[in-house]
Amino acid sequence: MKDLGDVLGLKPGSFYGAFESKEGLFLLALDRYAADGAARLAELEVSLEPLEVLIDHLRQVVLATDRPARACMLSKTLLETEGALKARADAHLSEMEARFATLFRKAQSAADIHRAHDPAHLARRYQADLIGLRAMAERPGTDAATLVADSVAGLRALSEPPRADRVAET
Amino acid sequence: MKDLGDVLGLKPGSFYGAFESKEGLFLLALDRYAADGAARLAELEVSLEPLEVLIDHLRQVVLATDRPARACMLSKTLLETEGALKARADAHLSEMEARFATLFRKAQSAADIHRAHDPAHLARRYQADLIGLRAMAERPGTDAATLVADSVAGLRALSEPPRADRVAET
DNA sequence: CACTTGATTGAACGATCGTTCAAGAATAAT
DNA sequence: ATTATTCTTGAACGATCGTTCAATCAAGTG
Repeated sequence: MKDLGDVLGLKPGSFYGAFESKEGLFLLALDRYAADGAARLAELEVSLEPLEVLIDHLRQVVLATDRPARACMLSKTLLETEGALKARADAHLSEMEARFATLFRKAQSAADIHRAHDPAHLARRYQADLIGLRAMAERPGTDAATLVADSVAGLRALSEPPRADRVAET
Repeated sequence: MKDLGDVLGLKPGSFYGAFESKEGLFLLALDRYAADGAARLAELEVSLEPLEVLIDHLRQVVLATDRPARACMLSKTLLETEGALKARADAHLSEMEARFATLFRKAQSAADIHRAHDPAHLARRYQADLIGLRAMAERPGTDAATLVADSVAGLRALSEPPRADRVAET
């Protein structure tokens, strides 16, 4: 609270005048964070093919040296809060997932990804991957670049049809 | 602190007699958590093939209904702490990763996984996947089962050599 | 049985938490 | 110039944080 007040140049009274509560401010920050993420994705879309957007986004988000945090604010909020905050984080993640799905669909249209894959599934996996990678990138001494390269290879491999696996369910 | 004291039946003095500090207790809990995880993995190893151990572990850990938490204590600690706690979480994750690598190596010997894959890479990816999936499983209304099924399919696909991708680096 | 040792107790510490509020200062409308 | 309105201020709230400590109690030892 002290730090927030200092950094915002607001004494308690003003703080509560400007924001309803600490949680209120957090919610605003979370929304902004999500909007920024979406904006970055949109920016990539103007100049890159859909599949390349997904690949570059992955790289950007995990390897960015300019950005402060490796791990994702949305996933951290999801894991560490309850109630309104958690729900909002979840909503933003869903929104992102939808964007990813659209990109996967477009990549299919462009024949960069084989039609036999399910865009919704791909989007979910992509997001889970992203969260996992970003968490791993928080580890000291992690070679994030290699991890990302492997993931990217996985994305590129989607140009071929899914392998017919013996899907023996247990 | 109040809750800890209540649940342990310890007044402040006794608490600090038994544990050096709150962080000390947390460290103990973290070690226990890691040991339990390793024990569960070892238990699977007595009756299953290496690849099946990895698959079952994935299922167990993401889908378990008996266990309280979906997300992993190690990754949460990694993301939300600094210093000694973070370092310890990292160490435990490394240890787990090593176990996974061994299993992947064994699966290669058993010809369940193609020799062309790098066990160290596979272990890293597997762990990142695990963390990502467990985070996703925290989301309300998530179909964790489908997510897991997709991951399992990915593991089974490793019986074939890695796809020769145009690894065009940017 | 006196006696050292170890554990348990409960009060208290200063710090911070998130928040409220009455009083004052600045700004705009009349 | 005066009033109405909004903003800012700083003190204070009760709660909890993580921790310390002197005092009390129990157990085992000689």
